[in-house]
Amino acid sequence: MATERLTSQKQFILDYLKSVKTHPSADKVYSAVRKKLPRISRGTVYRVLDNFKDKGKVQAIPAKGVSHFDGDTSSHAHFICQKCNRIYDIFDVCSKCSILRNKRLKVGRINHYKIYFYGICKNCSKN
Amino acid sequence: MATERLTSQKQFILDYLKSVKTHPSADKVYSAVRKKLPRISRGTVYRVLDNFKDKGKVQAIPAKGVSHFDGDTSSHAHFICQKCNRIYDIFDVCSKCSILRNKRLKVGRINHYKIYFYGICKNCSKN
DNA sequence: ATTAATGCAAAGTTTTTGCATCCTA
DNA sequence: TAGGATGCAAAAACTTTGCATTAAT
Repeated sequence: MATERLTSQKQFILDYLKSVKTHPSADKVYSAVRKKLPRISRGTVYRVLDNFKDKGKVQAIPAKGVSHFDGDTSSHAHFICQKCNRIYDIFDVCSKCSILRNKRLKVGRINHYKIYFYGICKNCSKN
Repeated sequence: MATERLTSQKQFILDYLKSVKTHPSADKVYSAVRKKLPRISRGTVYRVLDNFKDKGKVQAIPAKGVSHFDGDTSSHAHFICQKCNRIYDIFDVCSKCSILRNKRLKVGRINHYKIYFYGICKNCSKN
């Protein structure tokens, strides 16, 4: 039987994702974790992130050909800036939405959902 | 001045995307359009899709390293069946949601949004 | 006739994978 | 010490780009 094992690589990756609010890409995770674990490989980072995603420990945010990762799995949405590609957390979403409350649609029942808003963030609008 | 020219490549790609409800990847678009235009190249497909996206003629759906394209640019949601992977369009979403009505958030103004529901569709539930 | 757009191929990015080795349980 | 996980490197998958040529206006 395949019993999962706890490794320092997994711990450092999860700790890093939980400590950060920047929604880093896999490569960013690799660079960051490498400071503590210099011998870690990209392959491991990708494998571990995929594993976490399947387990629901992190969520993946697909953006412009690159996946970004969020250690916060609480239900919240994301605002993706179309100029700087920065990803912002949006927490107060659709509290009144009957669909999200009832998790029911004509085509089937909702297990989970993802909401992405796209626009130009205020920081980029200034320029 | 750079005046845009209308080419058969662009016409076939847009016609294809408008005729289809499957949200194909760039490569799928390439394969499909190639049946009518055997000499079209992937480079052209990517360039044209990018051009359409910038112009708002199509919308891109970023998904795990691959962009998918939708010829329907109206803001609508998708229900993705976790069993058969079919994608259903959901049009009547969050009519009461003040965020979607006002398209305003603290971090910026919403140009458009993407909502993905994940679950098992009724067709698959039967089996 | 201009020059935007294409086809081609090569290069750039991001992600996956095979396999020997390492290390957790 | 068994076998799950890693490191490494090579390959795969996806996308972009430079340049000569084609074709829309």
